[in-house]
Amino acid sequence: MSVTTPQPAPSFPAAQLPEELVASATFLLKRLGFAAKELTMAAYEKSGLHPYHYAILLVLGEGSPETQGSIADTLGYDRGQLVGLLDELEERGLVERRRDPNDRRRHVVRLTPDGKRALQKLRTLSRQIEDEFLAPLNETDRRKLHTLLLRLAEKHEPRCAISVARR
Amino acid sequence: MSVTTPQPAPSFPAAQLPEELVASATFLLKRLGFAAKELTMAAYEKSGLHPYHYAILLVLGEGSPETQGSIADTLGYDRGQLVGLLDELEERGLVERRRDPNDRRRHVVRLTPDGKRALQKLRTLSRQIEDEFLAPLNETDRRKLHTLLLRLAEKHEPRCAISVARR
DNA sequence: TATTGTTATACTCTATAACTATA
DNA sequence: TATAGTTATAGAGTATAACAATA
Repeated sequence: MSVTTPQPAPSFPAAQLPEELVASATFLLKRLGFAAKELTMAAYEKSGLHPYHYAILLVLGEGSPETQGSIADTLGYDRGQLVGLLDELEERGLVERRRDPNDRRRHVVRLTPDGKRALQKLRTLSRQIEDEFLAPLNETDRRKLHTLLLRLAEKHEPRCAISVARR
Repeated sequence: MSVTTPQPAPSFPAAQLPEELVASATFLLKRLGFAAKELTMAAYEKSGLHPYHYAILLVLGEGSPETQGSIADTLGYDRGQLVGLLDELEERGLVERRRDPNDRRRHVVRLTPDGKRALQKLRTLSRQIEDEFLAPLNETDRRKLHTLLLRLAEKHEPRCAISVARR
């Protein structure tokens, strides 16, 4: 079952992209990154949440106490941007902010029980999106792809690389 | 030799992303797509042009006469957006627009000699970017990655899929 | 003086839709 | 009436920097 509403097929096949673009893995990566974002956004629409929210909930779900700064640093988000995202999560009762008594500048952010339930639902949604996006590939190919992407991410997204080192 | 100015290494290693995100090929694709865009933009900076311009020049370089509409459809660009991009290329003397005498609503767009030279330079730049972005992978791995991405693009970017069918 | 979280501002992109001239 | 190209506008998203509270 699709997580997103199927798009109507275009009545005329679009003209084809220049060969040199299609031959470039970098170009395909940019376009597919955009397509993945669109698919994800469409799948999240019903939930009223954003993939950003999911990432935040995941960080909080790992258990160790987090301040707004540490969340932002972990995910590579801007701190100003994070304020609004946490506002939205707090309004929905999924997280709570408490002043850190040891350093009253800091807010310690925690998941509420509702937040934990929401995280579980988003985990399921996330798996569905992954499965739909990677549908053309079998298990072996998916693992191959992931391995190759991770090797690139080691260079271009150091935050991912550290995870590799930890293995 | 790098096409982009090397970034200073962060003094503190950033905290690591949640495992579930790093384990997702879709997530990596989104982040890497963004990284590819940033790398590309940095490399294009000196040229005063945008990757969009390169794609347009490539389409025109294929020889068959193109109208603004056909260029937009081929690349998946909005027609309104294309106007400004062509203005910029025309100001630099890289393309010229002529009214189509058979249908005076249409503009036929063609490369100028300067435009052909600019296209060659951007082809070189494009190869350098590709090589820098894929640096962690050897030739075999690059081909594997490209094959896998193309399979995904068949589903998520039909404009790429047609190229495959033509092979 | 530096840092945490907050707010305000501005800038880039993009999507939409009006507008003209031609058909 | 519909289409090609143009222009204008508004909206989302993002980046920047000023700000208050606390260290």
